[in-house]
Amino acid sequence: MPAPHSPFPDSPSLGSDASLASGPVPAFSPLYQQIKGLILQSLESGEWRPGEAIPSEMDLAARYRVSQGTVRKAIDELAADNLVVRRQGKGTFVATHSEQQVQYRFLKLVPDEGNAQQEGPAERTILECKRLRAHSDVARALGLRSGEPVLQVRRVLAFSGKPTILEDLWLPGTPFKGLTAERLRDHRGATYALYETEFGVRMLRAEEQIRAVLPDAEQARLLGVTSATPLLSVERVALTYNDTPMELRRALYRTDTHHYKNTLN
Amino acid sequence: MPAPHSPFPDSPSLGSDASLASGPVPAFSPLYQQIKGLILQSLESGEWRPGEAIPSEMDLAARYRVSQGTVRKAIDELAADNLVVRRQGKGTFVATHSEQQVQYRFLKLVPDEGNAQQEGPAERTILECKRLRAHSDVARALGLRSGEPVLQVRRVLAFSGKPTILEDLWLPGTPFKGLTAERLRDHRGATYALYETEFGVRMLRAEEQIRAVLPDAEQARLLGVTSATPLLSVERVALTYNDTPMELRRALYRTDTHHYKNTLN
DNA sequence: CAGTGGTCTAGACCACACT
DNA sequence: GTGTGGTCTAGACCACTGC
Repeated sequence: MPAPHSPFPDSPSLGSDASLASGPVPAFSPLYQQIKGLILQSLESGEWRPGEAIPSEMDLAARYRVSQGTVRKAIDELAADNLVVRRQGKGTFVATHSEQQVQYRFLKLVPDEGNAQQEGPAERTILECKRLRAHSDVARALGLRSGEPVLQVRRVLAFSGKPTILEDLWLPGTPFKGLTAERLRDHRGATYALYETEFGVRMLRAEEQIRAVLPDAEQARLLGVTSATPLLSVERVALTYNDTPMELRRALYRTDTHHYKNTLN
Repeated sequence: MPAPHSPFPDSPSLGSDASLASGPVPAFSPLYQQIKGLILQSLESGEWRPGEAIPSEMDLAARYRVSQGTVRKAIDELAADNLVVRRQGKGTFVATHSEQQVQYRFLKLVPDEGNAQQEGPAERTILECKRLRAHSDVARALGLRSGEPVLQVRRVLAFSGKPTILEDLWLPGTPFKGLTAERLRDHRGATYALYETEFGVRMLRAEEQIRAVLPDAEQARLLGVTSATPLLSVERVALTYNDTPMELRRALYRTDTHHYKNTLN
């Protein structure tokens, strides 16, 4: 039982860091949370790439000088957050958007009848892909200053030949330097998988705000509906490590053959 | 180490019940899952009422003849499912809708500015409350047969005096016998709390299907908008134990000052 | 077979709430 | 202080995967 609450008894790097001396908060943090933080750092730094296995629980326990049970609890939370995936008998793997199973992890629009599998993949048409300077609302959502360079993409997703989603994407210019309409067009699979493999940006979480709206004339034309057709407006901010926003997405969903499905717990 | 994988070594009531002999599936179920099932049964049977404390981990461990750690893992899952709430130093309590904190656990509509707390509680107006026979669509959603008695309630929720939600509720007639407009009107707090205290029906989970629609003339009038105003159509099925549907709710949300907020993980 | 994650146990100690 | 949940450990064994 060496060093409770500190994986490095000989080193001052960790421990119950209540040295801020700012209030009555003891800032107690359990050991497994500290281990979780260390593993998180390794994930963020790219020590293990998406799809790869991370070291076994025993190895990590040895590395951090804690028991396997403590590492287990840390990994349990990372798995609950969908940052890693456990596979019994094989190991624990860095989660990725490049898998058939979780292809559309963040897309909650499903067909009214049947399921997304039988419907097949969306047919994508990129309409626009241009570099511009962020307006204030886009800048705020992405945590940038107004005028900083951003990439804007407009595209239509169709299911069974029927245009169903019209979306505009805004990406911060710097991390996504080199993204072109061609690369988007040629890429198979989820867009977030492309971000991962080509730009090293892992999307971990997203926040959506949903409203009902009427499309303007151009939006209606692109979706093949009249401007009197009510549509779902879905504004999504996708976040990477440290809840840093890395994509703003404003989409219009047709809901005549599909619906947005949500489960409340 | 008595009786691994069976809390009752002397009784045949539990154990690895692979006696179905239907396929190559061994139907192995870990001990803590079996304990979870037993606790679930006690919750469902009402052995402990909403808001009350369940026995301590040590007591439950003694009752089921397993270690505290196994009970802990079972309760951990129940807490993750929001069936119970853990409070350090006090105990573990049966979750309830009758709490200020989780007052609107299933309502994802939030004001565009500020938060639901400063906005204050919704002002409810019951427009209708009548007994009728289930149409096929309502019957299907509630797991009833067409023609079985159901209760229908129509009401408007207003925030800061502004009508924002128009909803129709359908409830199976038998479990909710005795529900009247008066009881609904007089009740303070969440409607699901009333179901809990007055009818012993605990809502654990819900599934929502969201679309964009235009209201008909009456719906528009009740919400104080024109029939050209797009609205969010939210159809919710609320489920109790064993995923039994106990309420169907069809609501229209105004999204000019509010939005439906969702977090994706 | 060895290696991985998954389960179960027993015991010690910590943090928190109430009395 | 007593009792509760929360953390940490060490060791044993089980279930699954792939060599």
